[in-house]
Amino acid sequence: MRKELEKTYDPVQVEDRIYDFWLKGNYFAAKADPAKKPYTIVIPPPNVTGQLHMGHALDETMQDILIRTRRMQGYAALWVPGTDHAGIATQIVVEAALRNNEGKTRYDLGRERFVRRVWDWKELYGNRILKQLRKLGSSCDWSRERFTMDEGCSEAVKEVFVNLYNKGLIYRGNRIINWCPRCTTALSDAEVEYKEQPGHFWHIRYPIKGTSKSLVVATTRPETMLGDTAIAVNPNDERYKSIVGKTAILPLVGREIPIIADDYVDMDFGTGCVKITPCHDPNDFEVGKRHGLEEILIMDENACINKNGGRYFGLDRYAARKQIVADLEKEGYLVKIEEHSHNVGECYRCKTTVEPIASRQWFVKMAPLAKPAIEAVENGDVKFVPERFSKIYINWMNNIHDWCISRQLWWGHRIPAYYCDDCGEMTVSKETVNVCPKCGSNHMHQDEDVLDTWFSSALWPFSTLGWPKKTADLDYFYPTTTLVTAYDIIFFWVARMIFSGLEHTGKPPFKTVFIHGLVRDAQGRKMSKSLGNGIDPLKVIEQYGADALRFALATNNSPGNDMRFSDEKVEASRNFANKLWNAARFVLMNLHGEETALPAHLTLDDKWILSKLNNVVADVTANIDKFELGIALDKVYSFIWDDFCDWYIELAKIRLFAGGEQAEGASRVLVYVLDKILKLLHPFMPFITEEIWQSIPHEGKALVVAPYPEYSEALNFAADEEDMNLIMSAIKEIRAKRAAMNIPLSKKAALFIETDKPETFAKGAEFFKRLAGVSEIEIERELSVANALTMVVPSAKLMIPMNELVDPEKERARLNKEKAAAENEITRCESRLNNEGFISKAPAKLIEDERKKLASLKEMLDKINDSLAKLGEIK
RNA sequence: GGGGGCAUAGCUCAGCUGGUUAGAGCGCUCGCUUCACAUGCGAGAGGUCGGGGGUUCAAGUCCCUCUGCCCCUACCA
Repeated sequence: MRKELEKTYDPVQVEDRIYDFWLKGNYFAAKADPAKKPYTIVIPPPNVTGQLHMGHALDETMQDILIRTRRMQGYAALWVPGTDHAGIATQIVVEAALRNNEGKTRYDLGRERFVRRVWDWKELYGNRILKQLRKLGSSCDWSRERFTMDEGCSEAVKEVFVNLYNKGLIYRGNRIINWCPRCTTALSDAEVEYKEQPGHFWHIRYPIKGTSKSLVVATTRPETMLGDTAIAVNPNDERYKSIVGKTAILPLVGREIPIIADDYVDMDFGTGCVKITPCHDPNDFEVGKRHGLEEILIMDENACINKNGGRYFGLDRYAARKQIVADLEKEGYLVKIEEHSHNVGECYRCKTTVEPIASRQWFVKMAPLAKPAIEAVENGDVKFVPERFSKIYINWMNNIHDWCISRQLWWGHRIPAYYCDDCGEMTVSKETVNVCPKCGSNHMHQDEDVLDTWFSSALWPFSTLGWPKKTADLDYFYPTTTLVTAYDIIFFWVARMIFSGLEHTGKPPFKTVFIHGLVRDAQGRKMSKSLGNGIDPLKVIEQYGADALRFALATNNSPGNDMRFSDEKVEASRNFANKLWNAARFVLMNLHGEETALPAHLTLDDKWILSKLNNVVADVTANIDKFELGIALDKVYSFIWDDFCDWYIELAKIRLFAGGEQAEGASRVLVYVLDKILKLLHPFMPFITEEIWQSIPHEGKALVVAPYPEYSEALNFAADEEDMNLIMSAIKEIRAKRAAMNIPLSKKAALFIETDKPETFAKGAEFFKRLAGVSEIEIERELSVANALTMVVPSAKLMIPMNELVDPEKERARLNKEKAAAENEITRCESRLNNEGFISKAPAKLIEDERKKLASLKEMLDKINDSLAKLGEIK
């Protein structure tokens, strides 16, 4: 017994139940199957601290559309889920909880206990976001859920670290890095966001020793002068040639510092003199190395002045700045202050201004890794969609610096380097080192630092499949097929996966990178916590359903471009779901048996809808192959709403209500087409399609694993489509005419059709009656009807004797307007066909179409003229 | 300083390798309680595809240029 469907679709009643049904059927599980082709996506692992936001919703929707399509197409479609330990982000969250709940810092607990706390926290909340993904309908293989700090991923991290170290591609060195004083850790270049900020240019006078002269330097960070160890000028600067080699006296400090010449200095900028602070500026650091300058670090890990700062010791960097400026002024060294806007770097996690500081850190040597990673994209092994992102990627890779990978955090992969307390030897090893291989001492300690979070996510496509072990999964599913992500994460993640995959597995980690844009609010602003303009996907799902949310995200969205999100958009999507629901209700209400195959006899409207469907299948498949998901969905949408619901169902009613064999035939075609519709739409709107599909006659256990439709030449009825189009445009014309003249369809009237294709129109006789308010119909090659409303359409003249409703003058005006339009088109057509260039160079098909069009137009013009003449007679 | 994007109907946006009369959703107007659906049905109004130039038989689509927004990237103190 079939269950009756409700009048309005209620996603809340359906979605969780359907998701459970999928889980129970184990339909998302993928296994290596030699009989199938693999299709693999690894999820961009959301932070364990994360809450599902619209960006995730878009990203997961895109992935799910792809994976569901391929699964139905018979691929071994694997979508690997998981989360990222998100070093800084997670540590911040747990530290905040610790502070708020217990008033403690991580130092109060100590490293070991703190890390255990984070694990506890992860166990408690870490799966929240993955549960939220289920609400969206994500068809991940949950049996393969991974975590960047689980055992396997951690093994991979150690393996990679040791390999790179042994190849000399990881080194430890003292260099200028970006330091976040709030997180008290080093950051990579990618983790710093630059913002244009108003600031000042302080011009400071440095006396030259043994003279009464002085030099003026300009700086945006006066506090760094405490660490100055030279003044530099350009060697070609005539102004300063005489003083190069002399000594300057550092104001406030009194230190004697050399005046040096270096090409780095731009003569035309500022005063042409630059203070050199090797420990607090990357350029100065290089200058310092070139000239063997003293390196004086003046800040501690909290960006407070350290003991090298003399009387400023202990002051925070900004307090120190204020004090130093005041002192400079007091002592007469401050020449002037200028307004100056400049780029200030911020920590991408906590937005604190970062400090460039010389520090001993671990780095990945990038040049040798970048080269093959660039080539892989250049030679097409890895393709970006849209293509323009490959340029952005290559550009970035070409200018990449060594990657600072050590973080002074507690939450993360600890660096596998061990130091001997006795002889100082360092040993890098996958295994814990308890005995110094050099001196045999057992006084060993491991490096305190952890690795950049992105170091482990860079390995995600292969670490999740078992690497470094040679697993069957790795062999089968790797390289993965498609990576789906937003453009803002290309540098952090995509680039690093590419060089890591190439270096460690010898293969690029994926074939295609499918890039989408960001989801913005209705005003086009980025959704953010601080603005409070974020729309919660879970609330949208509660209100409208996950299918509606997915539809709203996928429709009218083109690769790589940002999109706006609004309630209206979801409402429209919800309405579409309801439309489909009701179409299905109708089909069910008129069901004749459980047959799923097409009936032997097909009518004109049957052939028309089947032929259209067939083409939609081909188009949509092609669009999805090209990642044109928005276009694909649009085609499915208009086929369902415009062709199936508005036309085919209405036409089918004729036979359904007539009963008997006719009704059965129509019913079976309805079921057949609906089945295909549900399959085409399923990747986009999985819940409602599965729910409906389970209710209609079907083959197989679940739509989620039902075979995806394919184009079939046997269902190509091009000629019938054309015939149907003639009838449809005639029906539309009559409706338009009636609407314009305020004659409701309920007011029936006779219809006379003069046409040279009487057989064609005869096939649609009943259609006119049903859809155009026609009571009786006569179709002839030659017809003359007095006092009739006349409409000229391709291949036919339609006449409705309704003289009492026709104002001859208005009718004449209308016909004249049509005549002018037709003549206009004819002129265009003719001039085109008379154009020699067009005839000789345009494709034959196009010329042929143009000729047909001209003939048809001329025929219509004749008929219009004829009608005008008749109108004259009547008058 | 480099690189990229966007500009199409009142609003938000599609429009693939150039090819009929440029599309959708929302909004708007008119008419419909028609036996799946008013979260609906039918009919409409609304666009010099940012300006200018070029290539082509043919340009919203390709090239150049200008204008206006937006983003990324970069060590000018």
